[in-house]
Amino acid sequence: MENELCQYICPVESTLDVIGGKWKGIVLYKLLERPRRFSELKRELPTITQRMLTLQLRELEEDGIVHREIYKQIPPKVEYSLTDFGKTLEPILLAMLTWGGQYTSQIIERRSTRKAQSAS
Amino acid sequence: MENELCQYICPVESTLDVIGGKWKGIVLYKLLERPRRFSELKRELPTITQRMLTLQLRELEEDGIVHREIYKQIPPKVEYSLTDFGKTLEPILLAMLTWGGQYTSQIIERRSTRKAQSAS
DNA sequence: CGGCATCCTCCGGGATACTG
DNA sequence: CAGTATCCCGGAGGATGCCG
Repeated sequence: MENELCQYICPVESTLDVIGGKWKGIVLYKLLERPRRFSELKRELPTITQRMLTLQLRELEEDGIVHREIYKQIPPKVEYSLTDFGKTLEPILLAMLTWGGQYTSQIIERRSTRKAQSAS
Repeated sequence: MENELCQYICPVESTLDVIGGKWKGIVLYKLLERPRRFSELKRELPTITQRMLTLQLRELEEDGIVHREIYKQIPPKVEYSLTDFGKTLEPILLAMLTWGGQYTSQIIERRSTRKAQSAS
């Protein structure tokens, strides 16, 4: 993130800069299904910290990918959703979803066997 | 990278884990066009360090995405190319390429104006 | 040419505590 | 509930130098 004056060498780079944050993939995937409250996301991403979830959402918001709707009430309620701009990422997210679905196990196995080898 | 026993929450996550390295996007994009020598990649990615290029290529190699062909000769020549497995990433890379091509300028402008605001 | 090895810096990101 | 504010550590990643 934060490339300021850095010119991108190719478009793939800038795309990854937008969606490549550590938790952005999962967050976007969840928001692709439907809008979610902060606490929902937090619950569905058991290992993320509150702080990181906030930070990642802020970055997505600043890039215009995510909309933050605040309901003035007690207790507070904040709902996150994809903007129209954010929805233009859908083909990419679906492509990643498909690929991951097909090959994740392969990647995991390959990495674990490699690890086993290096231990021998 | 390096998730060992960490279970992925969703497939998008694992996909990003494979292609989400800082330089992997550009490297894959270049290799999608055609195989390249190490020095070619280095030249086309002016800001990457030799060390990082090596590391990123090694990770892609260990994940079975990239093939490393060594030509025994003096001076040495090493050529990198996408494996068949690596080529399964093509739809994702093309989707990212398309998106980036359409919206990169928008992202850059948005980020720069945000920066200008925060300076006021 | 295409690498490792080393050293060192910086900041991503976790833990914890406090607030409207 | 949905955040900020601090503190702090590990590891990503840069610079440099040597090697087959």
